[in-house]
Amino acid sequence: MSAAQQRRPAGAADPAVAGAAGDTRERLIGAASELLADGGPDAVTMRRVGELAGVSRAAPYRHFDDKHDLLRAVALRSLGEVRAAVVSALPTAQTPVEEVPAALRRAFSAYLQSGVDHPEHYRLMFGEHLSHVDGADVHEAAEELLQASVDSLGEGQRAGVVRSGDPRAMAILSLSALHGLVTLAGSGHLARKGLQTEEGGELAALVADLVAGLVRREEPGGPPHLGACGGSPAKGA
Amino acid sequence: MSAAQQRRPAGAADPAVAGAAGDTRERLIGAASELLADGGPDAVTMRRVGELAGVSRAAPYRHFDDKHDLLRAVALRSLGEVRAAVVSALPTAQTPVEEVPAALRRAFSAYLQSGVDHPEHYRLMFGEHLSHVDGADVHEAAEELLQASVDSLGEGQRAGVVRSGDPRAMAILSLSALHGLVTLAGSGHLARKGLQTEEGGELAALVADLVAGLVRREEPGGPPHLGACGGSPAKGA
DNA sequence: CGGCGGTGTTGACGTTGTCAACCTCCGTGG
DNA sequence: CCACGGAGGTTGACAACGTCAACACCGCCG
Repeated sequence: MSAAQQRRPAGAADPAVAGAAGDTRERLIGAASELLADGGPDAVTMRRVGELAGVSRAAPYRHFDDKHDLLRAVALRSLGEVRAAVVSALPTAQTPVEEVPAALRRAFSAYLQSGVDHPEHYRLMFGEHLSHVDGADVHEAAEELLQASVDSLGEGQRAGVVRSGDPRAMAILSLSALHGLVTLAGSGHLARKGLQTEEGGELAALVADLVAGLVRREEPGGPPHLGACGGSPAKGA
Repeated sequence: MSAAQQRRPAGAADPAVAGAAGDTRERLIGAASELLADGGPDAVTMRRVGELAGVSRAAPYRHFDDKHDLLRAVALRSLGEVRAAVVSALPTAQTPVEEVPAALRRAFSAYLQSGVDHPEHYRLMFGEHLSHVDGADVHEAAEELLQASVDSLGEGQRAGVVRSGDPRAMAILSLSALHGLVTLAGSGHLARKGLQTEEGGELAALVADLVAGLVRREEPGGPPHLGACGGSPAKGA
């Protein structure tokens, strides 16, 4: 484990004001996050992070082992946000059956949206850092996101809305496809014109295809599968 | 002065000799590629690249604008290799109908294998650089890979082996899923134990699922779809 | 009171990307 | 034949970076 892996200054709360107390660590993460967002990874330098957080250049080393350690913390926070967004949209056991597909579409779109909106953070989460830094906690957070999807698909199966099959394999393939779409979209490969994930975008159509491949066919005729894009390939829906 | 004096006597590579003529640029790419392979992105420094290529530290700037430019060249070469491997395995119009699914599996596995075998190069191709550097030629090469898949799926449809649907959407979703699998596998999320893509591995099973979702159901009963993992789910994991 | 650990600061070192200036060929036009 | 110019190679130099070491403050516990 890292040496600078402390949870919090422990007790002591704060001498006077509660707001601006010993939140230097959080401010450092925020500063790094901000620098990353507008300027890319090269713009994240320890000196600038310290400056933006209102401390000096070596102060971050009181809270993080390392630059990688700081970036890992940023990734962890971002991953938590993504997970929250996705999990809150995923269908649960309480979701009415007829709304399950829409909920899945919303959850998948939330994932996609977060990747498209914050490409640098997304790359940080699923790019180099997962392999170069051990990042056990980041792994764990990602695993939780996957597990939530597995659970949700399992519920969908129990409700008869999601087609049969190993839910873990289905979740892995679905999230893999979403990850690929984020990457493609973020690298400009996909539809350089209208790649908005809103209703009608090309990405939305692909997400709909994806969900259609998971949902049990209900209408007779042609059950849509992976890539069986029947509706609107590139036009407005 | 000592080490740099080495400087290739130049007699060894006379202009008359064909093999080693002006290949400094290629050697630089190779050196960068090698450094990237064992040592990660941080190990790729202009100085080391020059040293490994037998030139001095500023020599690369005679051939590349920039460090990013050099890495872009590395990415382009790697992408070419991946594309060649995948394209050579993809089914064509000449492929016998009954071998199309196996060919698709081979092609997808080749993609997956290249990503798993050369994770750093893979990240270089589809990671940060596509967005930070303009990299029009890298985009183009990736687009060619996608287009080859689209064409192949189109052929498969014409032969009646691949299910109907927009082949481009199918190719995008398939490659996206593969990309996600490579990322998951490369970041250690997936099956840290046996993730070999060989026959029987978990990745192979997922690839088979993926192809099964593309191929037209031929046997009555349960046509497999995306995630309908019928073979060997993650039982050991 | 003393000291101690957490937090912050500056100074310094080695490394990096990159530019400027110089050299050294080699082919070409006079 | 020689001047010459450009392509390719070299070292020197510089600012910026990550990071360590040493020092300063401040609240706590003995």
